[in-house]
Amino acid sequence: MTETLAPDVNRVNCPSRQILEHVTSRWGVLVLAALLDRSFRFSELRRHVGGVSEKMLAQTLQALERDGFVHREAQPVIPPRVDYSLTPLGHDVAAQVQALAHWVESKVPEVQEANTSYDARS
Amino acid sequence: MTETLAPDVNRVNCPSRQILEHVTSRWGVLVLAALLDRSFRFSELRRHVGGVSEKMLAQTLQALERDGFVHREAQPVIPPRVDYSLTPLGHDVAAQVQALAHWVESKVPEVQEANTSYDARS
DNA sequence: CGGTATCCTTTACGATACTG
DNA sequence: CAGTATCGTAAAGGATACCG
Repeated sequence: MTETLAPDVNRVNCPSRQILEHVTSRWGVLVLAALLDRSFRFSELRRHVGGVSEKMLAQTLQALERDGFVHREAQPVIPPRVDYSLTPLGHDVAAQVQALAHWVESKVPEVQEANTSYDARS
Repeated sequence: MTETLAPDVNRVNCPSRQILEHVTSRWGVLVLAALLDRSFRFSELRRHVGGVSEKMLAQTLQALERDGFVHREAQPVIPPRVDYSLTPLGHDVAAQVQALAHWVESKVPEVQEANTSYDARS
C-alpha cells in the first residue's frame, strides 16, 4: 500500500531535481570542483572562483552543506577562520562534476567551431 | 608571443564557463540525459521533461545545437516533424550528465537525512 | 506540429553597508 | 575574516497568442 516511488529527475516535484539543481547550479559546480582538490577558507574560495559574490558563495555553500556534500568547520578564533571541505558523499559528486568541467575545458575548440558554423547558417 | 591560455572554468570570461553553463543549465541537463536514451520529437521531449515550457525547451535546444551537442532534423512535411538527437560530441557530455542525474536519484535518502539533521541544528 | 513574439512575474544576482 | 541585511537591477522563466 505505501509505495515508494523511485526518484526521477524528470518529475517536477521529485526531491532529486532540487538536489541536482544545487549541484549543477552556476556556482555549485565550481565550488564542488574546487573543493575536490583541497579544502578552502571562505575568502580563498571567493578568490579562486572568479566572479562569485560573497552573497552567492555563502548561499551556495549553505545549500551544499545542507545537502550533506560540504563540511563546514568554524574555528572559534579572532579573526574568524572557517574551513570548507567535502564530505565522503560530496567527494563522489564533486569527482563527477569536476570531470565534466575538465571535459568541457578540453572541448572548447570543437564547440567554438560548432558555434561558428551554426552562426554562419543563420 | 601569441600565447593560447588553457581554458579554465574559474576565469570569468573563459568560453568554457558558458559552455558548462549550457550543459548544466536547469533544462539542459534533463534534455541531454533524455536524448542519451533515444531521439525525441519536440513535443515528446516537452512531455518527457516535466515542467518545461515551450519557450525554454526551444531556447535550451538551440543553445545545445549551437554548441554542437544536439542535432536537429526537420522533415519538410505537414504537419511539421522535427527530431532531436545527440551528436557524437553530445553523446559524451550526455553520458556524464546522465550518470550524475542517476547518482543524485540514488542518493536522495542520504541527502534528505542530511537536510533533516541540518535543519535540526538551526 | 513546432515553433516565435509579446508581455508580465518571479527569481537570481550584484553592490553596498553593516556586524560578531 | 566571515559572514548577514537591505536594496535595486537584470535575467530567467511562464502564459498567452499567433504563424508557417
